[in-house]
Amino acid sequence: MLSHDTIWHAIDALAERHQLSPSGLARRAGLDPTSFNKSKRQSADGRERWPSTESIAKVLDATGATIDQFMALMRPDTTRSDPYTGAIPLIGFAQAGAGGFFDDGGFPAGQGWDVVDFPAGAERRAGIYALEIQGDSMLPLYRDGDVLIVDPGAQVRRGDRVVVKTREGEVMAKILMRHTPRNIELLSLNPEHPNRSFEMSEIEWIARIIWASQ
Amino acid sequence: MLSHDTIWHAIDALAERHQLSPSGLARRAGLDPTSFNKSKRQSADGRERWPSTESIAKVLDATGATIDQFMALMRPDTTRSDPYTGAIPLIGFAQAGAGGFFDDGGFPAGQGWDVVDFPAGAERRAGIYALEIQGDSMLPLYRDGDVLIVDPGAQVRRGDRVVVKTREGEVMAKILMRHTPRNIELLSLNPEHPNRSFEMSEIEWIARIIWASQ
DNA sequence: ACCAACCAAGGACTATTTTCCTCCCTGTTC
DNA sequence: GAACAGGGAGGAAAATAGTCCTTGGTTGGT
Repeated sequence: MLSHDTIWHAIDALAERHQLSPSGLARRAGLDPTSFNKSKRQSADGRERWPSTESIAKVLDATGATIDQFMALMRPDTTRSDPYTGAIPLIGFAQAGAGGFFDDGGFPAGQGWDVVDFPAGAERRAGIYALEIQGDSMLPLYRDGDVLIVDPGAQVRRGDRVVVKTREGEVMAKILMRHTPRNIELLSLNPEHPNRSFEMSEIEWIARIIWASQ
Repeated sequence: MLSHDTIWHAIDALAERHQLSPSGLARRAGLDPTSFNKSKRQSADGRERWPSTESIAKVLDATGATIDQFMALMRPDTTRSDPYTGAIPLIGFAQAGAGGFFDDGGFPAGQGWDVVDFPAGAERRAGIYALEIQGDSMLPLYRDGDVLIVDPGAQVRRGDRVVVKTREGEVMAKILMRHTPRNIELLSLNPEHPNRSFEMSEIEWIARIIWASQ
């Protein structure tokens, strides 16, 4: 993964991304402009020459790139999340077992990947917020420290996981079983806890859980 | 981000993760055991000494770690308990019941909210991808159509929900129960399915599930 | 107690990388 | 056309990292 080829390729790609030549990138990083010359990548006897870690740090600093962006440039294929746009490759669980979708390290590779826009899809919705689970009352689904992303503006439907707040001030995460104009039935996530049923007049609000950290 | 401190810290952390001393790590990588000595991190006149890129590549190769894993060791800590910083308001489940945190419609309002950086926490990591659940074999945790956000570069620890691919091509989502250098034990999400145990040699890769749509 | 193995530190030396220099080529400006 | 700036190549010098060596401390086995 971290090889002579990939690291030099990443340096070239980083320069290109910032509309610089390799020598221009070196100069901007405070290095000698010839640092990335071809003769500096391979010595006369064919031995591989590697850039120093310090030079890489200077280059990242000069371009404002993060290490992850730099590393992403080392793997030039398109089947990985793009730190610049936030797009994420998507595949079905059943397909994942077949060969050709992953490289040796378990990273997505090859053809057949769809794309989802995971972060933007969430952050664009106004009003969403996060709830941190405290305690073990919602095991096994939600554990202490898990974070739920909640959308109070979303439509709730049967089967959705929801957060409900009653007028009495009780807040709970449940599965919505029935939802009529007059009352709702909530299924507990933890089978040891009883299911609940409320008149709609007792309910202050219902919000749908859209993501949960794992 | 990529600094003298962090890179040496990452090397120490990598050694510790593989139950090696810094010198043991160097030896296993085919380097001189003293390569990571203190006197090699700072010269006599106080100037910083950096490990070469080639040494880092050798160390990664020797431990089987990916670059992403190595980079994760440079960060303070990207685990669940980490206080995220960013764009989405966050509150604890226990606090949510008290008054003053929500407006009439259930939208966050008022004081006392923390903040999480939900999209950035995910999108910054190169290599993450999404898996769509098909079928009901992982109920009650994951339902047909749910989307899992998976990070193949994350460190996996006991209790994490993980996706595992075997060399035979089987892909499964499980809970990691034991993880030794030689084998792993996986707990099924669906109690009707048996738990599984594998030699590490049978495993192609393990990736951590970081988010799940609900 | 003794030995062996491992770890860590640091000095001297060797190997590798960066810098400095020169040269050549290209495109732009005057 | 001449002057200039930028890019790239490559050789020699300077700077920096790795190796080899020694010393001392700790641990485990006999």
